[in-house]
Amino acid sequence: MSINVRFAPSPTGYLHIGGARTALFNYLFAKHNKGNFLVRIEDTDKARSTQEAVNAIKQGLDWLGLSPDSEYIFQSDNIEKHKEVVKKLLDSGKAYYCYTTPEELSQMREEAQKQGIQFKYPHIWRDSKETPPKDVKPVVRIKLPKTGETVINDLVQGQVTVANEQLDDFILLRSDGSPTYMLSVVVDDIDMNISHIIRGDDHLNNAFRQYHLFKAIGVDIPKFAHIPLIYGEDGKKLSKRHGALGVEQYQKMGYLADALKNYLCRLGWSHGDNEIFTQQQAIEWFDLKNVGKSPSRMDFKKLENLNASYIKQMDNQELLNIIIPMFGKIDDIAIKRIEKGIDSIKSRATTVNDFTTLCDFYVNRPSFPLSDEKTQKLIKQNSPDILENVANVIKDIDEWSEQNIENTIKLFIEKNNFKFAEVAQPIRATISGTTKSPGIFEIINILGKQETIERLTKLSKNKTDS
RNA sequence: GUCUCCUUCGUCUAGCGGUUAGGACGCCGCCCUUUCACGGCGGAAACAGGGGUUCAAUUCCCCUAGGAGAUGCCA
Repeated sequence: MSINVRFAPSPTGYLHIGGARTALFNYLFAKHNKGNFLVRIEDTDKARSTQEAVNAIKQGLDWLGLSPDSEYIFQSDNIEKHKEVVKKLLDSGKAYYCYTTPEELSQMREEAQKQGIQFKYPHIWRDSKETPPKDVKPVVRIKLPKTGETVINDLVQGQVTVANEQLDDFILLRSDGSPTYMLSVVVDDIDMNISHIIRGDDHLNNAFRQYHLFKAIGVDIPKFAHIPLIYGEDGKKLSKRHGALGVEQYQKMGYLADALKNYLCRLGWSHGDNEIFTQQQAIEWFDLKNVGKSPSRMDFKKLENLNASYIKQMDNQELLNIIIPMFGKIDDIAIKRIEKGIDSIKSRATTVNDFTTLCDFYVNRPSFPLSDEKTQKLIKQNSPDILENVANVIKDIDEWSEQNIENTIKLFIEKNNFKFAEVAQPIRATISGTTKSPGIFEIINILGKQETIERLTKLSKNKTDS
């Protein structure tokens, strides 16, 4: 039997983090089992579906590297097929027309709520011999067993049983003749030859209904795996406030696709003590058995940590390809500097956005007074003079190297009986404009003699100017 | 309300009858250090509660509490 899974988002918004993880688990499962990962856009609700959302989902999956193994499938393309199935069900007596109106239904629902019982469509038209009212357009309902129980062996949740009394004769076709989600999903899953349905926990209840639809149609029932949802940091349902952002937002915030994937992968799934691993390893290791049953919370701190670690490991050229365009206008000299200094920036950045701020001083000269107060405080009364003297000794370095720069400056400090910090800190402040910089000898070396001298003497010049 | 599911450090989790309950993030301390980081070392921190079953329960069963989802002519 071939393994086929699908990720089935409805295009009513961006691809949020929970959806991304569902897609990821489907993907990993497919690849692990040498099966196919398919994506079906559930756009039967025309009113709420948008093209932008479709694009956002595609781009999101693309960015994450979770592209499907076949073309995207649109549920709305199969509406005729969905209807055909209902016709057959009607013909074989497994479904029936129901003339109860939405108004009547909601009245009954209210009544049930008052009595504290679960509302269930009371089979009015199921076996009715009455002549249907002419002015009511009927819906089509499926006949579900009234007694007994339904058991699903969920690959994540284990054996889940529900009493059939709880199950409703749910609607297959609306009164306007359009198929409902419940119908479309099942027909499409059959059509796509889906072997495993891996989706969010919120669909577990639907699984029982769909189970009977599969049976009524007369096909093998796919395996189900309902993965727990992701909550916000406060344990509440994910909202925009805490992370239910589109994946493109994470991209904008400077997270790496691989880091986000690694993070998502570890949310609700584990492989022993492994925390950081490649996608290839994830594919090798992935097993639904190791998906936990309990919901998990979004933890940005951990994501950040993971992202930082991915940046550290990342290939320099690859990283540059992301960083450089983020500057917009940038000249070759600045690019060269960043290339040279990239390694020590790496250990300081948690996101790629961070990265650009951290190496901004390679691109732009700091302007005085420094915007960062802390850094400005490093510049003392005597700093301009010291810096000018430093500039003077630097000027005489013949062989420009980090080592020679260090030797020269240290000698200068020694000769004048300065404290190291007294000299080093103002240097850092004036040439980098920040307290979060790599070692000063490194950045002086990268900046070059001329540039360093100009930056160092800026202060004393300002002084004489004023 | 009813149904279904869930419950190990603050968070993500390992554990699958006998462990000093392990790891990771975060937090704290120390070391390294010219800043900020990286790194290294160490620390505090958990089996929701109550009953069973068993020689032995974090692990199996039941109850309670708490949380979540579902209960649509939405998906």
